[in-house]
Amino acid sequence: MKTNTTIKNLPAEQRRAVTVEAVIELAAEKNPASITTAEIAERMQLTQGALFRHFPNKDALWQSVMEWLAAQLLGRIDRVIATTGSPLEALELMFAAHIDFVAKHPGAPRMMFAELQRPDPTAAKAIAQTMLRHYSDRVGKLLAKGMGEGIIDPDLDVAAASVMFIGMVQGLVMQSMIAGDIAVMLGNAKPLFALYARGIKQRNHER
Amino acid sequence: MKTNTTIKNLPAEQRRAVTVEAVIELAAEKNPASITTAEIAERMQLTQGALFRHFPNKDALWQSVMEWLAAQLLGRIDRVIATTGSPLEALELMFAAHIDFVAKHPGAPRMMFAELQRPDPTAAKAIAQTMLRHYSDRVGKLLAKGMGEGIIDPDLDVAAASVMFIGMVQGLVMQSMIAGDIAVMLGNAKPLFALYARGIKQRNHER
DNA sequence: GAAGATAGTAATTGATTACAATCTTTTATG
DNA sequence: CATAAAAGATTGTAATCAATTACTATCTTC
Repeated sequence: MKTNTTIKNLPAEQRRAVTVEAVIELAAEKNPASITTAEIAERMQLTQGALFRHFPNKDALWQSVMEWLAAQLLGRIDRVIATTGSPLEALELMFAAHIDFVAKHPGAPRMMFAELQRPDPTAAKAIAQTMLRHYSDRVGKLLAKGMGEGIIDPDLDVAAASVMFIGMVQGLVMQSMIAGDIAVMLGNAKPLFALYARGIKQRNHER
Repeated sequence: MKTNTTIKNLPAEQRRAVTVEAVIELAAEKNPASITTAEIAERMQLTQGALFRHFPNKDALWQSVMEWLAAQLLGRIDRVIATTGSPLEALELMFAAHIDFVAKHPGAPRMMFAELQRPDPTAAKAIAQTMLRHYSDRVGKLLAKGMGEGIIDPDLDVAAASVMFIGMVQGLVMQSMIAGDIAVMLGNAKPLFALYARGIKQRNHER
């Protein structure tokens, strides 16, 4: 059963949730910075003024969107990491989960990027920053664990490897924007991670 | 001698050049999509209306900006590639040149990203797309050459390695946006490329 | 040094923006 | 079935946007 986004007179909480979804949908199609409240309302089959019954202002709405994104992505990642004890496998599952999430919500990385670009320190920007810090922490911990287990190269620059991990996702996002096709990401994800793994793995010297 | 950006009554060509520079400067500070013609004019010590003496509309200005970016980046890269015969060294120099360019013009990657996000097929967007295609071609050619010479792993997925290359730059850009500091990029560039090189290099079996 | 060309100013346009006030409909509850 | 509260529609406002206007200042050239 799909969440019905066209029904009217939703309870406030549901309406807020539907609004967040609408914003992320729109962010998949255009620059998040130029999404207007009128567009959001139109997408929801609602009048523009009605939005402000559920959010005090646009910034508050944006904050809700970022909170939803952070919770969703980190939640998915943590769930997937917990299924395995192998750090390398965990990284692969984490990457796959991230790509899957981005493929389902192409607006997500664009919202992140757009928020980080804002010069003023808004609440939404702060959420994006801490969210990415948490993300990097997860990657860093897995890498450190792998180094401890002798699976990952002990001389690895963990900071660089974290940047590369996030960069892979960004690279795939860019590629899909050039191609104008989100599906491209899914096809390139596997070989991309294989290349990453090849770069960080401990070399086997007794062969 | 520096180009004076504050003098009035500049010849049209110079004024257009100065305008492009002003836009890229502004793009370093905020989301390019929300740069207004009034802001651009203010930065140039000019009235807003005067801009439209040199550009028929805002789109034309943005097209000029993208053309400048594409010419600058590809020019730098081609110049640097030509200095060496080694594909791996060429890739490293290319990466360094790109990072150096982005560090000097932080607005550049943001403009690119913002343009690619636009839903309508504008001239500026088309320039960004072809520019990135040319960029990928350069990376792909160097990788293929390296594979031919036995330096790079013959089983390498060239497409994935190209995505990763661009992703590295994007990853550094994101990191610098989180930190709010452009200098971070330069410090992480070297170990990042080392990690990349480790992933694509041909393994030495006789050791 | 006049004359034409070029560059810039200041004010204004209609469209669009986030947001607010008021009125109407729908829903929940006893 | 009455009624209050919640949700939405309608209408409006002040600010801001890209773009245009009529006009002025400054160069260039013969």
